[in-house]
Amino acid sequence: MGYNSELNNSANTKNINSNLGHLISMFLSTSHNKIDLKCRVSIPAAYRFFLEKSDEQLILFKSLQFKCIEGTSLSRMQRYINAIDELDAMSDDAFVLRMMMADSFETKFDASGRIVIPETLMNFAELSNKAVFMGIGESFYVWSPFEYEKQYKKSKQILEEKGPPKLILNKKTE
Amino acid sequence: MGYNSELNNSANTKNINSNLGHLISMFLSTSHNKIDLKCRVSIPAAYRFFLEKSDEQLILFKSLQFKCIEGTSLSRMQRYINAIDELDAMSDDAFVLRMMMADSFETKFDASGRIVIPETLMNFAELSNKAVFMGIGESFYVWSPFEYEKQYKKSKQILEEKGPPKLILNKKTE
DNA sequence: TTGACTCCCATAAAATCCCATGATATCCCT
DNA sequence: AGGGATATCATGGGATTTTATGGGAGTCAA
Repeated sequence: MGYNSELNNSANTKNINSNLGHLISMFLSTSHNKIDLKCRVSIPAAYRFFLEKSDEQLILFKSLQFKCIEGTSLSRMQRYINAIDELDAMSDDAFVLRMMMADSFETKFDASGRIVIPETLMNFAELSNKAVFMGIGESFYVWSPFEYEKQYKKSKQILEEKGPPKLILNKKTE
Repeated sequence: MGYNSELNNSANTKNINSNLGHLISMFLSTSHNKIDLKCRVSIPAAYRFFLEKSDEQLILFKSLQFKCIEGTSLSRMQRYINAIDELDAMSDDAFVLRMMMADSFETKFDASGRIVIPETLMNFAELSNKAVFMGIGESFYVWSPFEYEKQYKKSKQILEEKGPPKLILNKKTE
């Protein structure tokens, strides 16, 4: 499938010993980073450590639901792909999903933890000079500030109207 | 005696031998601590021991119900993340839960048991220089003194008007 | 040679580590 | 049970490290 997989184990070993290294266990929290003229952005340090700790490559692809980039580990991406294979191969769903997945990129960090955002994805998410990284557990979104605001307001509105999800109120979820 | 297991080489081994260690098994009781100019607060020692004893990371996030920060263990947060995958990705619940992850922070204690409260959370809970920690079992709240007073009075009032709540204790707590 | 990409070095601001202290609380011995 | 010795907690502040970012030199392909 579409991601250009020259596996780069090279990454940067530089920061592995950082104090963050031992604690980050998923993609969490939000940060607003700058995209420079070369389309470079710093990946939030916490995200990098999560990936490095689990010895994973970072994959970027077009979100299937929103106007944003989604980032996740290679192994989780693999699960997406498997899920598509479960679908009826001739279905419209499968077709659309394949087209989206075809624009996936395996990225690699430079020495200071930045990646270059591929032009396709810059356009898709309508990014220019700011990126909002939003960790949602097993993956993260990259939004334009505008689009992020929109989503944030929407979630606040849902929360007000409908209250917290039921499972939050049930302390025991399993 | 303290459970001074060597299995905790992390963070602060310093306090591991505390006399509190053997008794704390959840987040309980209330304490008023100072937030300094660097946004540091001491996490009540009892809470720390609960986390260290169960070898857990501390997660802070915006409460979905109140104007306060909620703190809990990483594994408890992990349950919510898993829940997201179970939900319809487009559902309102999933939407709100993802936003909750985005507003979560994995924190770490310094050598004397303090954490830094992220700016986002300071603002959300309207904290300045005092924090009220309120343990509620599997998690705890961090309030501004003002907000805490408000909630405290409210609960007293409800108690007076409606009498004590009828609690049905569930035998199976697994 | 030009343009696109990568690697390398530089830096301000922010986060974190490290050491210090007063006030409590706990221990221990008589 | 008293009371000094000791340990711990919550706190302050300076020193150090890391993060995020900017920009230039080297590389490769067309």
